[in-house]
Amino acid sequence: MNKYRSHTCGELTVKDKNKKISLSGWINKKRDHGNLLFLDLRDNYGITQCVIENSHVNFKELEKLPLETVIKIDGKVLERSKDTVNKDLNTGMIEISINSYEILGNTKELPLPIFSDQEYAEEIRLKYRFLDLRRKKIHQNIILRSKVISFIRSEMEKLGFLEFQTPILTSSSPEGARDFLVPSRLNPGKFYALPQAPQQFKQLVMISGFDRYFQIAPCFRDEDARADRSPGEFYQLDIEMSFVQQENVFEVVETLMINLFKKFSDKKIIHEKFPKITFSESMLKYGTDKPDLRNPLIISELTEIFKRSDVSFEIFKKLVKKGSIVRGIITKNTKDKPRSFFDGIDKWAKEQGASGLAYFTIEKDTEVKGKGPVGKFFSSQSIQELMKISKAEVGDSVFLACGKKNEVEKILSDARDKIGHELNIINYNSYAFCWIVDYPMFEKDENSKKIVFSHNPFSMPQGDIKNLDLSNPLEIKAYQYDIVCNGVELSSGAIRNHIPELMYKLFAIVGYEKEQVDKKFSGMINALSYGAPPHGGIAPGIDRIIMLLAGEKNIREVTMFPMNQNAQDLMMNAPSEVDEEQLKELNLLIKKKK
RNA sequence: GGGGGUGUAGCUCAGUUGGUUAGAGCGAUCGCCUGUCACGCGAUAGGUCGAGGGUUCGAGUCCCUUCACUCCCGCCA
Repeated sequence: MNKYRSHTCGELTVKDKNKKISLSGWINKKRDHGNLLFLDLRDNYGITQCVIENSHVNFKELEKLPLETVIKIDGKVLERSKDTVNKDLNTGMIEISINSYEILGNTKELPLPIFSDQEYAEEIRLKYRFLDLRRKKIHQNIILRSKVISFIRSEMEKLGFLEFQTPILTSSSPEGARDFLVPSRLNPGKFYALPQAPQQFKQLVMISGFDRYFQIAPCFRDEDARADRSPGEFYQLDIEMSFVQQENVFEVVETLMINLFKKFSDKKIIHEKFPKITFSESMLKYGTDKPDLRNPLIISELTEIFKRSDVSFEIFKKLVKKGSIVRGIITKNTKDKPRSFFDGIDKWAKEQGASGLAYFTIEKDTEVKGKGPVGKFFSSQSIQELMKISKAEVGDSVFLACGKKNEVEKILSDARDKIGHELNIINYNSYAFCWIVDYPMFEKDENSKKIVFSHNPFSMPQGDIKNLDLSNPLEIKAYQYDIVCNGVELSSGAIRNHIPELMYKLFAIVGYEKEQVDKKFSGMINALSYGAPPHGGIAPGIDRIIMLLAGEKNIREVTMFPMNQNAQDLMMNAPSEVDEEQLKELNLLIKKKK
């Protein structure tokens, strides 16, 4: 008991009947009957109905108080009569007969209502975030976030990991995203960078002999926002382990994810042992390296069909001759779907900027044949061959895309989502995790035609590392992996390359001299030269995990004080101009806009 | 940097082929109402139709420019 409350607004029950209590909170809602006033008092823990009659000396004052005024109420707990019980409230069996009240905080007229399920413009929500956060749904999301992070900490500790903080003011990294820079006062003209991730530090933690590290790590990247990507800052569950192989990292993450998702969601986890899909298989079957495995549709490679003489689909055949490829999606038992379904998909594909999706349905009377706009171009034998390749059956349909490999992958990947949704064959009430493995170490840059690192230059290549064949660099796979859930990339990770000599060789392939590597990555290379353990890790995105658990599509719904798309904090007015004096101290001059 | 969407009362939105004084619900203010829990009923106030320019007898509506928010592409080792 303190001067403000004896109980919270979520805890009183019939057991407390006739107790004299005090509650403090916000006026959530009033129902004014003229001679009888109901007043719902709200705090973090719940809502309690309070009631006062017009015979009471304070009646007229309470009647006039605006919603969201913060008040303290002294009163008595009354059991509600049976017909006035509210089953939607934990405290719905009781109400408080108001004895006296005290205003603790007045309110101006509200720029947005708190007690409403309406959606509001982001601008007003972000400017008055402290009001927005009072609203039930986002309030619960933020509480969920706290509980998830707390659970992760305790699970990681149980798994033998130690949590360490790494520097926020560090050095600019030469590759990767754009850095946030912080000018140094003591070192004029020089800048710190905020870490894009504690990547190098966590490797240094391993080299320092701490064996298993984790951190709920803030990461800063100065890149443009998306619905699932905050501008500026986000959080990763940063993990690194010594003396491990890829499989050991997977075990830890699978254990954690399954415990976490079971604890915080009732949705079904489809594969408790996460399937491993190679990068190349994923690009073929799903058209992306972040497949949504809740969707059963699969893409088939069908280019060969269009080289046959008994296929007369000339548009595709011509393109194939020029080097295009053809892939298709089979939909099971769609022979009775109306024409509008197929045309709708085709039209949608054209809207996506593709040349559309050709389609036909496989039918059989005396022999197998294609029905639909392009069905007539295929001989019975060619369709049978197509059925063999794609495991299609009579009654199924096929949607075909033709073009450059990356274009076909893109449109069919999107088409999987679209068609799966239209056919209602995606179980949205489930989680489908998978690992994407065997990423290529290198790739050819489309523009420059040069060989570049496809992911992380510090990943360990696969194969015999003492005698690695470097003659076909594009063939080299890395111990580099992603974890994906429901089409959301939660994280990438890798077994790291802890052998400096090997690193020089790999950097040589992308055109870096030893001296350049030494200069650019001096900290890392130097540390790896003094007895580095084999190590590897991963860093699942905390915000995205919470989005999945909360069923939210926008990262701002699980972030307490997010910035808007232009990386501005509308509540705190950041970024802002600073005093001339501050700039002077930092040896900075601002170039005036024309 | 590029493309799409949105912008009308404090909030959420409607407003037809350009045509009288721009509307509704919630909220606010005032009044009535003793069992509501999205209480009910009545009244009142509240508008630079994002901004600027143009076409027109006449623009919330059409055209141009611009700003803000948002979604996407680029970007995110």
